Amino acid sequence: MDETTAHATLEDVAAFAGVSTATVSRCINSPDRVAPATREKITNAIRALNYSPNFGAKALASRRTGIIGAVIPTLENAVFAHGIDAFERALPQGKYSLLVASCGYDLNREKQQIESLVARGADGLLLVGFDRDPSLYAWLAHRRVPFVLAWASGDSHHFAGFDNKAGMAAMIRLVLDLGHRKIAMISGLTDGNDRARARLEGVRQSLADRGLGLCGVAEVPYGLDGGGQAFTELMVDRSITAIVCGNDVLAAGALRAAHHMGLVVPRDITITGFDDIDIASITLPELTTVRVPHARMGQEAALMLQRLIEGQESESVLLPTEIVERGTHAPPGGR
Amino acid sequence: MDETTAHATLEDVAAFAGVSTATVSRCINSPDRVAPATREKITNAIRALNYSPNFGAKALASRRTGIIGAVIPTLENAVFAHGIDAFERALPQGKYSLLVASCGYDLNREKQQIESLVARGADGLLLVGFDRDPSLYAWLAHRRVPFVLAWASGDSHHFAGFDNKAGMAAMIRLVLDLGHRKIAMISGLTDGNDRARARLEGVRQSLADRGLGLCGVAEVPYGLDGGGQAFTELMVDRSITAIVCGNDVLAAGALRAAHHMGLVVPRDITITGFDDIDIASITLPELTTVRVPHARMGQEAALMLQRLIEGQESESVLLPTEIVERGTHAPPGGR
DNA sequence: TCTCCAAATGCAAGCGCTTACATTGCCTCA
DNA sequence: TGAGGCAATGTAAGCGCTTGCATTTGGAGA
Repeated sequence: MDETTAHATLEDVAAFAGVSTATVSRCINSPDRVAPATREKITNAIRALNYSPNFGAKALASRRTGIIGAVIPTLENAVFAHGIDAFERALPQGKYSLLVASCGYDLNREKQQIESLVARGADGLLLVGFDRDPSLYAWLAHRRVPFVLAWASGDSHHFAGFDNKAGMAAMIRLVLDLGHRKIAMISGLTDGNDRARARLEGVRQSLADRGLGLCGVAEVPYGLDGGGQAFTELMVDRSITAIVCGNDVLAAGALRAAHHMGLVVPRDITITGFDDIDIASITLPELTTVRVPHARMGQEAALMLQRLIEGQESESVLLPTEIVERGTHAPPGGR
Repeated sequence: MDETTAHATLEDVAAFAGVSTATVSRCINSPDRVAPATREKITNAIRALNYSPNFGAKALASRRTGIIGAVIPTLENAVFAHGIDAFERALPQGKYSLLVASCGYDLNREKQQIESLVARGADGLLLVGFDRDPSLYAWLAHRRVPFVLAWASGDSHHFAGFDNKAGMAAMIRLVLDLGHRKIAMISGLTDGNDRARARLEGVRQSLADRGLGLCGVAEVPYGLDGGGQAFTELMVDRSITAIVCGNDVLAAGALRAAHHMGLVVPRDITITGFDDIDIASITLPELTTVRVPHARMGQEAALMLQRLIEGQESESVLLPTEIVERGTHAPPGGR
């Protein structure tokens, strides 16, 4: 129990154990390159001196930090919270740690955050979506920082995600099959958000394929209130029989607004979501939505990123989405 | 646009600008100690060489990393996700970054995570609640790692939190005033969780003060299903007229179970939550709950921790909670 | 018994930055 | 005009660890 104020260094341990610092270092980083007896002595010394390695020195000498950075729009949306949670849990405890930054759906801020994480020594990055200035990708390449993109899919870069457009297309199919023709959409802000754009595009194109168009689109910031207000505005057109929403939060807001307006869902109006987060099964009726395997995605992303960091190649992963039919959809005309 | 593979170092910049490395370092870390003309030359050199400081070297030489660590039970509960989000946003961009780890309400894992974050050079820590082995606190003190505890209050250590017990006591008062006497509780697991214990204790004691006891307690893991099952089990005793829940998720689960059982809330049963997260205003009827200023708490914690890291003293912050009366409470006997 | 080899360990040169202290040069003031 | 002071800059000693290469050691094989 030494009461020195300064912490023990590798050198102290080496002296205590009667070996060189190199041996101690080896003992810590690749134990099998050290004879058992020596290992034992060193282990004791480490315990006796209450030694733990200096992070900066280790990072400087080894050129790796074991830190992985993630930049997400916000932790307030359960989608990202769950994904990040799964991502973090999939990182080998002790080997990597997760540096998290949020950017509030702002690409400039995202850029700053990325630079900040890289400056903090991130060995790799987890980013959301593809929308990003090409120069940023170039910079990342130049700095040789491996990264994986999640929550979307594409044909460039490594990603662990899903097809937003196809997911939405499947939902439109369901709604059309139900007989709806007057369909509107509440979308998130599409500027600088390829996921929102892909979802909107999925709706537009599926409709166009059947010779139809959207009866209305509201682009609002994600949030219950945004969804509620958009719903109220769109429903000025009483011929609309179905409203698809860009995510579950928007849909939950719409649902709440529908109740306040005295509409009965799904009798009077069909409302659908996207993501299948917890709240989708708490609303009344429960929300018909598109299920996205967020947790699985987080795990896959973690595995991919580790491989990339360790210099191996890694295939992108495209996860399937699935329609979850619950209580907010029905044929039109119930009114 | 140089294509060297190795990155520019401080020395390269110094050479390019025709000054010493010390001056470049000063120019970066305290610009006003350098003459404007020199500053300009250096700035240009930095840009020209696309320089950015090496993190490990900086950490080693300055003995600070600018990394703050947080260990929370899980990001899956919106309570923590929002708190952490606010915490992160309150950190001066570029000055500090947030290393996040989750422990799944497991104290052993929490300990490992704390050690891991400290090993990664965290300058300070954000932790949840007070329940923790004294030796861990001793270790933290020995390593001189400042920390602040959140989501709870106490009379030791620095904290930014609120009084879980008092919050629950206020809720019990409301329920009692409504006329309820047969009250049960759905609590989170109290083992190693002082917040859950304080909430339970708040209920027990407020009841005892009126000469009453709890008609039933279910301790379950936080989650919709846990809340639902506990509700079903507790309601075997049909004399119960009110069920207070340890948090909103549990309450939402209970509410859902109540609907499935054909009970009308609040006519047949009063159900209350705690936290006032988003889902509390999505359920039908909306949840009567205890509002906790999670975002504000995150901010305060961030400010406190910065002060502590920078060697200043900082007072703990006790935030008020507030009862939010929505639609899930009513006098008993409606059945 | 002698040679040769592999395993175990030691030596020492960095890694790129910060900072205490030393130096320079210029301006102010008597 | 010279002393004194201060702002700006330079010098160089670390910070604590990793790692390529050199050295030692103990057998195995001849």
